Amino acid sequence: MKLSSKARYGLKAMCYLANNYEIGTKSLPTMAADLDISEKYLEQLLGVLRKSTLVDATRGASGGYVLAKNPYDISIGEILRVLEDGLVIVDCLQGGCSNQCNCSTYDVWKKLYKEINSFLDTMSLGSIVEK
Amino acid sequence: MKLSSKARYGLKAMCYLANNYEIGTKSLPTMAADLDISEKYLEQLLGVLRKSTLVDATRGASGGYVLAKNPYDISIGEILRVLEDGLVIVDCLQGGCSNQCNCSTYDVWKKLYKEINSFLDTMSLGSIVEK
DNA sequence: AATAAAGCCTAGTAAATTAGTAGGAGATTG
DNA sequence: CAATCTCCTACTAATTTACTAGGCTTTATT
Repeated sequence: MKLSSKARYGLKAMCYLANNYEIGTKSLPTMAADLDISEKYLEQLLGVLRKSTLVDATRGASGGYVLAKNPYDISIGEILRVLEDGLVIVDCLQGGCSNQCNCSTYDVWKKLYKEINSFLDTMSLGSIVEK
Repeated sequence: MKLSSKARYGLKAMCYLANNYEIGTKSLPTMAADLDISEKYLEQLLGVLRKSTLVDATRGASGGYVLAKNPYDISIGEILRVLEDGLVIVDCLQGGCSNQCNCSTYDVWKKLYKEINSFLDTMSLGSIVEK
């Protein structure tokens, strides 16, 4: 039940982009330096976030990354589901589980899954970086 | 953010013991066979649960395991914290984090941690196995 | 008292996952 | 056209997880 560093760094990167939303795009080298993450690793995370249309990227010289929408329109749940394999806590929640019927644990995992997701969906990226 | 099989099997074992609470102790070989888990692996999980005083064990021939308290007095949170390393979702929640102050992600993890724990503490083992 | 049936303990190993590296190809700007 | 950037994919190292193994201790039964 530990969060992956993908999720930890990924959310940090999103916070960073939220703080720079008004300013404009930030290049990978800049971000990596500011966040103190290896360029190559951060690049992968941003790639995932871009493919999920949470960030936009512009290529070429003076290119970089920006949030694709207003930080207040992005929920933390959205972000983490992208970075953390859908936030599925046990495989049988998505794959279908043979034990599903004869054990009461399945219901626990299902409820916990729902709880986590709905909780994280109530928080927006905007709200957590303001202050 | 996947649950370990330790937690999955461990909770199953606890449900099993809850169902047999009135009946009495169940031996490891019996449990392992019924739950379809290797004896040796299950033994380790039960060892952990015993050390946390969630189950009682009696040694020697015709010995075995029972819940240490009424299933309604054991919360799922209690059980999972024992099996899942305190349910700490990121290390900095317990170790102290250098980034704690300059990033807003720490608060997210903290709130999520609290949410998960308080949710799981509202469910008792008794309530999930009844019916 | 002997034996068998249990739990206890700890070390070790194999498999899987995660974290991080590397390098080159394609775009864009000045 | 050169510099600066993103994009893509394969690979490797490190860590964690899941599981196995074996010997010791305790207790009930005969």
